[in-house]
Amino acid sequence: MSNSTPATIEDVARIANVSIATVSRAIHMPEKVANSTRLKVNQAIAITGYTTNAMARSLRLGRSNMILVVAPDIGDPNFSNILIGLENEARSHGYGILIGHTQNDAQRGLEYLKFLNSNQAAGLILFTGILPFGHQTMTARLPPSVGVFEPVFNGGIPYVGVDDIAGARKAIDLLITEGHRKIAFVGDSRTRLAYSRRRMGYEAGLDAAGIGQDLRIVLEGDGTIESGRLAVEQLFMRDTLPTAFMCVNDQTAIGVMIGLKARGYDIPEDFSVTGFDDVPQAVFMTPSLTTIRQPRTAIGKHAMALLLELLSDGEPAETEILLRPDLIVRNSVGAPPRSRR
Amino acid sequence: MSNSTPATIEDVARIANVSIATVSRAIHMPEKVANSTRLKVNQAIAITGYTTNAMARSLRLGRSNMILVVAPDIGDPNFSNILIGLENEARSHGYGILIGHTQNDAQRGLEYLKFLNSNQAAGLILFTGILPFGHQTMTARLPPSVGVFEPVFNGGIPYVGVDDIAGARKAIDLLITEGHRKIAFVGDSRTRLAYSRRRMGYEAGLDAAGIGQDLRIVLEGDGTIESGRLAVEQLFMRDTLPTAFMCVNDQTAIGVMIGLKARGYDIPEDFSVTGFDDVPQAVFMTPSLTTIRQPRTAIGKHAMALLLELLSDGEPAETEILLRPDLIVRNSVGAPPRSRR
DNA sequence: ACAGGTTATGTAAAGGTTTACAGAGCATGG
DNA sequence: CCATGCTCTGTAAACCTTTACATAACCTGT
Repeated sequence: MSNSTPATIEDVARIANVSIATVSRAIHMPEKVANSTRLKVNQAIAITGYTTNAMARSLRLGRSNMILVVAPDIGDPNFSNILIGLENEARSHGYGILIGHTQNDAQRGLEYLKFLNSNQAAGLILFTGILPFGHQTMTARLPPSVGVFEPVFNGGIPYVGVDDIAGARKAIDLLITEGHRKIAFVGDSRTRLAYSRRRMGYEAGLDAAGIGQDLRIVLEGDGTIESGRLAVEQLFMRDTLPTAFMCVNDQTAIGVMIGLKARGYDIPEDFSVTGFDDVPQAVFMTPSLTTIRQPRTAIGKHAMALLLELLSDGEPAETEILLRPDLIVRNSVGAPPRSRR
Repeated sequence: MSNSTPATIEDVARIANVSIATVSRAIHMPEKVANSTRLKVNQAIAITGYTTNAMARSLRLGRSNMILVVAPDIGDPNFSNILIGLENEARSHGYGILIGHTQNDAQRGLEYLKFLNSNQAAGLILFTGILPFGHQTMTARLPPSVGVFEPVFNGGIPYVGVDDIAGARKAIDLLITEGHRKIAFVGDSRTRLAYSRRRMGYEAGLDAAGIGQDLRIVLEGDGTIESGRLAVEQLFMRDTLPTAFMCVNDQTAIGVMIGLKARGYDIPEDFSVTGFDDVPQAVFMTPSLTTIRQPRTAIGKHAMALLLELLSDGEPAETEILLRPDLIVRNSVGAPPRSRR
């Protein structure tokens, strides 16, 4: 039954006493083959345990039914739920998913580019703002592709993300409503568009509240926990302190909280902190983190839907989908302390 | 330059004015071809941007240079570092990595089984204790495979993991040394072998210290944060309380800490807590979590090395590799409170 | 000059599919 | 009885490689 070498279409054909063409048709266009023949073929398939060689099929067809998801960092807490959204949507349309991990390494990206060039994937989902394929990028012949989180620089690739500006606005508005005037923004970054958009939301919120430039502090940070902690350290070298920290993402916020606690401050009594993303551990912090939630599963679902559209029509209905992020109020935000109000 | 259809070996051959066989040789056995010819071919490759069609190559060769990593849960905080170990090792031997996510769903597993059956992957790394391929499992023709964390039930598949018993022993010994006598084990499970081994370490440590069965409490749990929290809730319905919680993994420990804090207790003043794994957030808990570290990158490296051995030799040097876990002392363990000692 | 050996290249088959094309069988309608 | 059309099936080419085998050119030593 389970031989050392897998059954081919020819084995099935021999047993069913038909030609290989008929077997192929019985599988992929059953209505084109007589009932009796289809029955024979199915029996032969059952006997041999035949399963069509996807590679040969893709080689012949020039396309596969796998979709490659390329991400720079699998460990990103934002990743796994989006992936589930992607998978469920793909699956219900007969596509499978494979994940490529680049670790932000162009060489690794190249590997996946070869994979794509061999038509081993019908489509591509990109988790980076840049095409991770080094200089080959420009000449690369990519399959239908969709970006997640951020537009892909090379252009022409639709993407789905979250309305970062609106999300940041919700955070800053909450802080202002609580009475904060001097609010630091932690995690400015020129490398990630999403981050600079969040900063735009910060600025817009302060503008709308008539809070002047002199009350604004923007601290560098790359979105890691460590960068949040460092930002706090830096800040305490300065003369004036904010009463609240609006962080570019949850990791940064966690770093900020660690830094503040290390100096003996209480949150939110002494300082308020907000994050962005609502990563799984946000709810388990002490205090639990007030943040902006990304609808991750929905992002995945929409991204894949867009890609599937591309795969059938050739033209996507829209080229940019921004989902609405939600404010999740927990316990890391309070009124500013009377003394420093 | 970048045409709509990718260059084939034939395009290169035409431009270089040689046969396709020569092109193939120039690429894969350069020493077999004259210098001048090799030069011509390389130029032609540069002009066309040719990259060999991995699918056609694998079809012909009956093997690919990709390795499939199948994991039930990509979001597992243990996963990403192991993956990096796997990738680095694979890469340095000319193999690429693809990840399959099963979500513990047999149907999804089947997808990847087809992938394997088509020789699209040369080897398989399995992150589950069970082959995730449903009933087809028995007849499945698998490529060389290696398990991670736990032996694969179907048998015959070598694996690399951590010495769970020894690790658990380190945790329990620490608690005993601190003076704890009544220590609860949280997260008993019959489904995961690693977990039941950790429990064996717990029992062995208590035995060695001469602490009787009457002082032992074992609480069910599936390794999630929620299960840890629930275990605490259950426990407080009982008559006697432990002074320490030894948890089957960090997630459970986090849940226990949340449960204890919710009831107003201080850690480690009122209760001590240990985890297992040393997931990234362990260090960021308040108090930071004392736990057992899994050498994740090393696990990945060893697993891949084992697989590569299998791919070349056919026979692995060893069939089971258990790495030594380390005790990481942080702040969640202290002496039991005098009143309840 | 030639047998024998070495080196470099080409020819063609094979790997497992899909599908255009052609052919066979049969029924229908005149 | 024949032309027509329909349904079902088979033949063979194509997808892009790799490689066994054959061939050709050259060199070596006699």
